[in-house]
Amino acid sequence: MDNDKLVLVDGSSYLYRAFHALPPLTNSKGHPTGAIYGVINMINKLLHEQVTEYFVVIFDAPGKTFRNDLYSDYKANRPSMPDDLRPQIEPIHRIIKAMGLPLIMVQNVEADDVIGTLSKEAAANNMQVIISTGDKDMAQLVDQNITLINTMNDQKLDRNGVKLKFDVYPEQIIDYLTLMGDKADNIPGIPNVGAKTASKWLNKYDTLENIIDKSNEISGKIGEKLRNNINQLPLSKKLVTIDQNLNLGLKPSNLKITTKDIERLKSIYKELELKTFYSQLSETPKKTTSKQNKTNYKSILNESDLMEWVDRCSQTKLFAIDTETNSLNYIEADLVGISLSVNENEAVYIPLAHDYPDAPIQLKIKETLSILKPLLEDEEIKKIGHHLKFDAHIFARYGIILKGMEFDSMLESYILNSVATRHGMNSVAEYYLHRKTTLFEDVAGKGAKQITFNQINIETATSYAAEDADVTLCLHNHLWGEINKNPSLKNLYEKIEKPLIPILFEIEENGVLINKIMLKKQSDELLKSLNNLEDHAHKMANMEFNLSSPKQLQEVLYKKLKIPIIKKTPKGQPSTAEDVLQELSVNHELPKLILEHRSLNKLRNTYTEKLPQQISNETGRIHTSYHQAVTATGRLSSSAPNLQNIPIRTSEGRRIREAFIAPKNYSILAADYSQIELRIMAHLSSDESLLLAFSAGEDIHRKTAAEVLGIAAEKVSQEQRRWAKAINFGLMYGMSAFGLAKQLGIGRHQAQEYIDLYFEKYPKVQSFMDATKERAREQGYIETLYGRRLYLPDINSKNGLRRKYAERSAINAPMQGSAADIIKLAMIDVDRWLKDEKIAAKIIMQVHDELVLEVKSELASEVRQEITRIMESTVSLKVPLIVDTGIGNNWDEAH
DNA sequence: CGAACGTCGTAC
DNA sequence: GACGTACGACGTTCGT
Repeated sequence: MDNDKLVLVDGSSYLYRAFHALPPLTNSKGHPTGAIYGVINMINKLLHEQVTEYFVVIFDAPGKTFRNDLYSDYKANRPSMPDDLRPQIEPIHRIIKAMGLPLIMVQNVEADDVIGTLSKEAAANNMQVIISTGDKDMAQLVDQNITLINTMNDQKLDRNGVKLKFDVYPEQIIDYLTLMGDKADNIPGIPNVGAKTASKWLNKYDTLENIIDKSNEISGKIGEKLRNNINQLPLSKKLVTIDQNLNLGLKPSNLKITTKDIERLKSIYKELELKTFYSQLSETPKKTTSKQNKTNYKSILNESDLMEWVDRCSQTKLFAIDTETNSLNYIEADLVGISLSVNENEAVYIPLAHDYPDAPIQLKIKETLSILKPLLEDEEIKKIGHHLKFDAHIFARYGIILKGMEFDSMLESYILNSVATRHGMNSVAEYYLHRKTTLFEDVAGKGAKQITFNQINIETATSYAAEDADVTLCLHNHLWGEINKNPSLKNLYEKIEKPLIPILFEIEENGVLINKIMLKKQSDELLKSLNNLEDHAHKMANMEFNLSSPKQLQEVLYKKLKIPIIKKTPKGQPSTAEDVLQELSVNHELPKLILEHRSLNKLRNTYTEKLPQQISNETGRIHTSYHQAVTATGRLSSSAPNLQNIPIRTSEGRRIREAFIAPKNYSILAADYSQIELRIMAHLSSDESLLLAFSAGEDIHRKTAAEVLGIAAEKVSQEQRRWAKAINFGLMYGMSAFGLAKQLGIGRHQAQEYIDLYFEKYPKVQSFMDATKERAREQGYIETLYGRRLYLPDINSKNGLRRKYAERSAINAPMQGSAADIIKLAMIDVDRWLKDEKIAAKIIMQVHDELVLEVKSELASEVRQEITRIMESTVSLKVPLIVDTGIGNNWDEAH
């Protein structure tokens, strides 16, 4: 029975958890069923997640226990069991037995003691033990073979996990609980000592004994409290200690799951009216999640093992790889280890830089990398990764250019369905493989307590990191099989997303040069103006308040100054949004001030203050991250910092672009597609008038205004052009007459008239939109020009709001998504040209329909011509694609 | 005291 | 309720 797994369920903990978490359900006979439902659900879930033959549920037996003999007030504060809960216990027991699960109750002890005893025995027999409970006291049982799973959040607690969560090791938990005491169980501790103090002392003195010995060293009130209460500690310690030495007359080998008595379960479920469970029974059993195969994960700590794996990887010519680092920011992350896998369920982790106290000697990072370098840089040896671009950045920091980035399971998942799941490895594994993988926070903790990977002990790190490589390989095998069923998705991957990986990698590595001094100056100026505005606003309101607090502002505007409320937020609060304040500024001074304050504050907080902080010390430039698997439509997104929302619309905002500069002897070249989405709409709809309007190559908004109104283009007024522009854009977003009216400040009927006129003139635009919605309803997704799919699960929703929203997405997505496809293709073409011709220019940014390059100044006009040609001819639509370009010393000048 | 949520504002 | 896709700052509320 070596290596078998025993799962112990703390039934009593489940019972209370289920009872309190669920609403008080009752069946038609008035019998409460909430806790039954909850407990059985939790057990089913655990059975599903933990594949094993050995599984047992333990409950407290009714009556007093040996702890009451030790201490008559034990659990004296506990309210007696709620009346609604008591009658649910017996049915739960019956169901568990009928499910074929061993159930144990032992008189005179608590469930904890039974669990403690069983886990100790099983561990002694080399079994792996999993305890599912919500009770923190059980943490004292954890060791190498015994792990807790927290029922509240599915968190796994191994030795490291316990240390992370409680800041003491499992063998210190008893002392820890003794010091704190327990209100709920009425166990006295040291007054005023909570988790913080208990762990502080234990970290200093190691054990309770030492603390008592050295209690004179502890100063202050708290030391006094300790000394005054020492004599009650021995009793508390006995009470919190789980007895692991009961004589149960049971062996773990007795705890096998036996067959389910389906008929019996049916009759119980029927009697209790648990319809969901009843119908689950008659369903054909789900495709077994293939008895989770045993995994074989190893650490590599010597050179001969390393060489063996290098050989295996070179021979298979295809392997999965993952790097572990001490940071998520690729620009500053150091390599901590590497994991590899060539077969499912088998993987290794090569620790390289774990530096916690007593960490074993590891392979040297430099030498290991020089051994791996030929493998990693071989274009013909293909790599599988999850977010390979990140790993490429890490290797780049060590002089290795990762080649052969063939399969990225993150992108495979994205292509198959951009919205079904997030595309992080854990989510994808859960969605497609129904496999729950170890989360980073399970091994490293979260929040303030989070440690970096180099501080994680190598055993834990290996089980986490090797799993990453293994799961990546499994994911690829699964996802690639799916992609292969659909030629256009395969094409999308091979012709767009895959070739884009190294290009985005380079753009990120290139970075953008920023004039820090200029931003600092702007920041100071902004601060002055902001202070000024603030003073004014406070005087105006006759009180001090936080101008950027919507809540306080609301108070001032609508309560103090009694300005009428014209709009409320979705939550029913009076709105202080931009458009509202805009309207209020007509008659009031304060809203105007607020608007100005907001806009300047935004500039300062988001841009002039933040951008300089993001400049890399190493390169002196800003390196954003482009995310290739985030948006629903296929666009890229950018973060840390987001370079795709740098201001341009107002003159103050625009100044920020002046700080995006080219180095000496270089210039910035910006090239953007003119009206690309509208052109795609013309192409997709094949509306003759709209196609004609574009082929004329004139100002499209003016042209549409002229056509819709039936007047000459020269006669179109600024106002009329503005209307046409609003309709052109609004249509692509699925805007309604209501929205258009609001946007233009006209009546709703008038807005509807304009829209009607527009569709009269461009009837195929209307039919295209109707057809798009219809297709979305029929097939559940829409497609872009290159076969990228956007699924719209809400398109047939009964909820009108959700359905309308899905319909608007359906209208917008073909345009937005096709535009994204096109610029990605253009990036690939531009990059190929730059490489083939060895041009002294590089792409430094992408902003949805715009590419920004840094070009040797003397080449600028030549490059400009060729880039324009390439981008305009990347694809051929029924309308010409036009690219506008500009050259300058900074990004603003280049527009 | 940190996480989650709501509101607002910037881009295309 | 009413305009699609993002990221991110700030304030507030909630839960531990």
